[in-house]
Amino acid sequence: MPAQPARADARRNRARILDAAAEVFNARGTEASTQDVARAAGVGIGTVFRHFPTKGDLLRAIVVRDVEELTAQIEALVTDGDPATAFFAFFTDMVARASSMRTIVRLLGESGADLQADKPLRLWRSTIEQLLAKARDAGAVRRDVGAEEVLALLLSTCQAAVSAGWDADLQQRTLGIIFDGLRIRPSP
Amino acid sequence: MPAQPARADARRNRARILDAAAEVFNARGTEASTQDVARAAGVGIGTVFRHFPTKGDLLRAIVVRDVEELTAQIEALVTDGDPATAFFAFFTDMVARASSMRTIVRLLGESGADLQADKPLRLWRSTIEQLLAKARDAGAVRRDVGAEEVLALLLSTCQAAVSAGWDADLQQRTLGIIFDGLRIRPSP
DNA sequence: AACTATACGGAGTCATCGCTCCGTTTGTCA
DNA sequence: TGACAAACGGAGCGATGACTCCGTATAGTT
Repeated sequence: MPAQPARADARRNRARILDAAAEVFNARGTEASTQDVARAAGVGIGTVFRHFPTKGDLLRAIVVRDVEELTAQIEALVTDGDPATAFFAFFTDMVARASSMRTIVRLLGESGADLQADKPLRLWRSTIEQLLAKARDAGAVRRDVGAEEVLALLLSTCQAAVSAGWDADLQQRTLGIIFDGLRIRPSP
Repeated sequence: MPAQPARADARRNRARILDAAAEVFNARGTEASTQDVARAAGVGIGTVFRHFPTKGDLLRAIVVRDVEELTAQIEALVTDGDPATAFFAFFTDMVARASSMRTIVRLLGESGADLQADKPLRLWRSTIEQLLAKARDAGAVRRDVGAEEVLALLLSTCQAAVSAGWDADLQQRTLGIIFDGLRIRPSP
């Protein structure tokens, strides 16, 4: 498994294809044709399939790249953010950005149990778990709320926000309700 | 617009096609072919397309039928149910049944603003609003929660429960959080 | 029973899509 | 600068799916 492809044009085209594919699939959904991706990348179809032998490989490569970027941002919140608010800030940000990450949201939603399948996804999940743990320790989130429920709520909200096109206002009101449910309830 | 098609076999086949289509699309998603629907209904392809000129017409017919059935059930809750619990019972039931209504969940999720488009959908929505109003009046739901947020939460939960295959336990825990967010919060 | 409008069945059409194959071009290195 | 492995491009293949067309069957009528 070579670290880099030998030739410079191959390396450049691979990056171009990834960028173009992310853009095209985001704009028109994962049903957009590989032909369209090739056109957007300014390469021939054959080139796309040499770099990514199947359409699924291309999709997966996009997900991996985006998830790795997300994980890095969450890690920054874990170490730098205010424990009491970082978790909610992360949740809100994910939903707001969901519409520019349609591919990933859709694929994560569909694959279901595959959250454990790939290393980048496991890392993403465990980073979220750390953020959740800090929020619990800071008294911002109920102790009986687990990562599974949080991920379920997060994915469902992102999915719906994308597919139904929620505006910022609706996002905020919906998240407000969920956040109230997550917070520690003052004893009656 | 004739009330009924003239011939008995036509009427019978129309019903068979609707039933078969609901079953097939539910089992294999809306991408299942019209050919498969025809086979399941025991009719030829031509017959399917005579009754429903496009696949979209067939899908829409299923949605209308299912939504009308749902509306009737919600109406029963509005008139008969305990105002304090009927709303939550309805919400829980919808999510639990979502996986046997994949077609409708998917189409509602995608069409977004079309919630106002068809008469059956408008009726469905307004019936839910009545249920919500009763729950608010009974002190079971916060006054500042509107129908839009409720529908957003309901659809997102149904969508995710279907696409990610939530088990009954996860459904319950997730709904528990949302319900806590919807309830009136005891003053601290 | 004979007749006809209506409905049926399914082979066939057209378009799209994922993917392959191979002749041509190009980056790299001696 | 010449040579060649590596990469490129895109015509073409095979599969699939929505939808059409028309010869055949049948419900309902007289």
